[in-house]
Amino acid sequence: MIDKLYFPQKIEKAQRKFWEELKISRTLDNNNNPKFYALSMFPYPSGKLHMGHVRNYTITDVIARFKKMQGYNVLHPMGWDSFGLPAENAAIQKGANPKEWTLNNIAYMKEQLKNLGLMYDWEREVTTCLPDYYKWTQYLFEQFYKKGLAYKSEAAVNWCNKCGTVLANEQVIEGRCWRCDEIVEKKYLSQWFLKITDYAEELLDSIDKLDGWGENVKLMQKNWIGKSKGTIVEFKVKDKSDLSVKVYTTRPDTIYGVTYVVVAPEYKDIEKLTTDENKEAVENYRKNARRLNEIERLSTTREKTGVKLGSFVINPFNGEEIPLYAADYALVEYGTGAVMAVPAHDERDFDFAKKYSLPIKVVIQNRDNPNDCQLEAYTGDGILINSGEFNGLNNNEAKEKITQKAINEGFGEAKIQYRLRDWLISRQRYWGAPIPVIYCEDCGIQLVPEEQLPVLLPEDVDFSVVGRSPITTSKTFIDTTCPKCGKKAKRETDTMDTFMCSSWYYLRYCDPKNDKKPFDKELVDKYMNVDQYVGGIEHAILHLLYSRFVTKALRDMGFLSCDEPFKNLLTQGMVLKDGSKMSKSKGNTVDPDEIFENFGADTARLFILSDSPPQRDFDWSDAGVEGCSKFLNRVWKLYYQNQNRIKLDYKIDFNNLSKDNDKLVRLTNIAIKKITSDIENEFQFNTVISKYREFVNSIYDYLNINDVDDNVLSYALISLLKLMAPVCVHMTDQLYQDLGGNGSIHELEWPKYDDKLTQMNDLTLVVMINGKLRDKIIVSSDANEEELKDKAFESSKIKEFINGKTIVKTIVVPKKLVNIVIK
RNA sequence: GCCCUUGUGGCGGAAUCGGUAGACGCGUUGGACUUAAAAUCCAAUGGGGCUAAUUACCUCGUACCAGUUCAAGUCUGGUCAAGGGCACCA
Repeated sequence: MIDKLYFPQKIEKAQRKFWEELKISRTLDNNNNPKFYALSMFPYPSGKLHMGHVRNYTITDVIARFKKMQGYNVLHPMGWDSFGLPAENAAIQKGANPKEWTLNNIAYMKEQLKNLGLMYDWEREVTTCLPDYYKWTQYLFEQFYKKGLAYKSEAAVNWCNKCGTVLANEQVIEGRCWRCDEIVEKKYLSQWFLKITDYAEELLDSIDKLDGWGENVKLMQKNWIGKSKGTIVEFKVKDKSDLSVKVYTTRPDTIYGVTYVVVAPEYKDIEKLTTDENKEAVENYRKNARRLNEIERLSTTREKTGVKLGSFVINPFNGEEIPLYAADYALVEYGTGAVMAVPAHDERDFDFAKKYSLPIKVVIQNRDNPNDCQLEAYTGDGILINSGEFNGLNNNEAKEKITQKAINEGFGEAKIQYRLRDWLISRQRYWGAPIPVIYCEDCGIQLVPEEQLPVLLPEDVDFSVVGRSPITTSKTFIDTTCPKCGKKAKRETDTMDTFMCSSWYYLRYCDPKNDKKPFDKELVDKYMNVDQYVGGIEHAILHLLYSRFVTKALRDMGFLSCDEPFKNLLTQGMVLKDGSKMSKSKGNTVDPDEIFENFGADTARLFILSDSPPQRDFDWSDAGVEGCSKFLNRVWKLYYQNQNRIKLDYKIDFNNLSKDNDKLVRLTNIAIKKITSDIENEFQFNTVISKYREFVNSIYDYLNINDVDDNVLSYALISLLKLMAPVCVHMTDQLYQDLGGNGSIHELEWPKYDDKLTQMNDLTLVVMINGKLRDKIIVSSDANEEELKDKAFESSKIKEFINGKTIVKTIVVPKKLVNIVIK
């Protein structure tokens, strides 16, 4: 029996209990159906779910359930990205223990996820902050090290004072810390890096193969990797034949226009290149440059500054003597750290030349405005002039010829340069996976032997220390012995960037309990790659690029076989309220718990999918939630009122139906087709839901006819129930069981449609004159072109329009329209 | 500055291939039911015009300007606006 009223709070709990008993969400490794790996980006356990989580996980859950009904062996796991700074900050502010704080949050949020009705296989849960996970993060670090993909190096790194740690390049947004917005400083420190640059080329090239990724994300990754094709040219230093300055340029065609050369203030040979009388000025300039923070230094609006070094270099192409400058618009970490300046054809060089009254030499003819580069640089294409043997060439042609000459004469080479830098993974923080390294005075850097992993986080630490990592306060952690010589040695106190933990979690889900290795190759090869990944656009570079790198590196080490981790990527939009992002500081958040309590999870799921396509931002409205709740009541009523007519084993003779019954059969087939294709193409859940509503309206209309057929009605209602099952997971299962169904609706097969029944018998023919709609006629759907034409001309309205005019031609689009062109 | 994306009613948004613009919903208005309210149900709802009024009909309309086409929200060229990414990367 179906209850008279829809009471979600009661049925949802009961249904979830039922599913747990049935174990419908388990993924068994011995299931040999085609697999489907559906994955949401796992959350940081900050305390409570927010609506962004609800949206993300609902989308993935609907996909997973849909695929399950289609017969796939679906892997849909969940876990916790649980290392990171907020836990440590809570420890400092509230005196909490980071581990306890984190695990409490996980327990609470796990309950919320369950309340949302998500079909996760909790047996596969991973928690990155627990030793049975981070042991393998450390193990993988060691594999990277052994492969030469992890190294320690002194470098200028990004330092956030507020977070008290270094940051990766990817974590610096417009010169500020991605987490706390503090202005990032440059510091010279010895730090651990992963050699992502070794994979720059493959990471770039294989972007084009990611057909299931949005163009915007691919473009962001391409720009971040930043490939440029250029030439290195060696300029000998005048009067110092053993010394030279190599510059990197993408414009070798302008080599004859070089009027000075700039080196970065941190350039390695800068002292040798400085003459005695300029020493003091150069030293001052360098000091000043060091004081500037990233934002000031990288600001394009700031006036360019520089200082003369005093020495000169020789342009190998024409023998000209060229003055050397140091200027902070040259970056030490890109290219060679030195730039040849061509003020006539580069805006930055132009600005600098104007300021220091350096010559501007035009070498590329600007057709629109010949030989004038006095007011601004000309950066376009043109014909070379003042360029010796290369005069008259088109500049693009000249690029190759000039590079070739430099190669032939031994003062240059072609060079591909990437903007991508190596991934800095050291963090001077406590709540992360310790880097499993020991420093021995005699033996140097030693890995912690594999059998001693994990290197556990110490508990005897003082979180109140300022300016250094709390780990350094542990009395038990640091002192150890060298695994090679046995003498006293010290442990590395830095932990790993949490992005290291999250760059391989999707592999662990394939074999989460393995205590011999991070995962079994066969199992990973069975489930990888992820068929559908869903998450926020904010990870377009960070997490997604790191994961791609880690997958490729592990492939090359023989751990797995796939080239790319995520086959299809859906980046869902933000959840807004009143037009702006939900945030505590704005006070416009909506608590998922309240929605579950007041309306039920099915309403929340329905609403969050209903108004916008998943890729777009979604504006939360209370009225919208109520609308969805009303709709579910309307659906419930449909089943309640007709429960005595509904048969699960309906039988229909499709060839022998009255007009109205035939119509409902066709409407059912149309609904199945439309909903199936809208989920499969781009996951357009908003149109899926509008189709639910349309179909429900049609069924209500049908119930007003005289010859309602119980079999036809059952066919429509049972189909609707299955179509709605992936979204309204609790309600549909309750109704299914109340109607006498066995087991769970989620284990049934997705409804099929008959293509012959996906159009109506009669259709509306549109008749146009000169492209303007003039009449609509009901015609039979099997009418041929001639018949359609005849019908169109029979219309009295059309006759009136044609009257007295000449018919130029008539266009007939079968099943759609007739357009008559008249003069 | 460079690159990308998006511009459709009061609002969220629909509209395979170029083929009825505004599906579905929210909101609003009117009505039914009710002592009343809520809930529910029914109807109307892009602008303008014509008509005493209904049915109907005409006309404009998918940011703007041009073009291609029998036919343009959809294709081409240009302009503007909003959002996002990158940014002394030589």
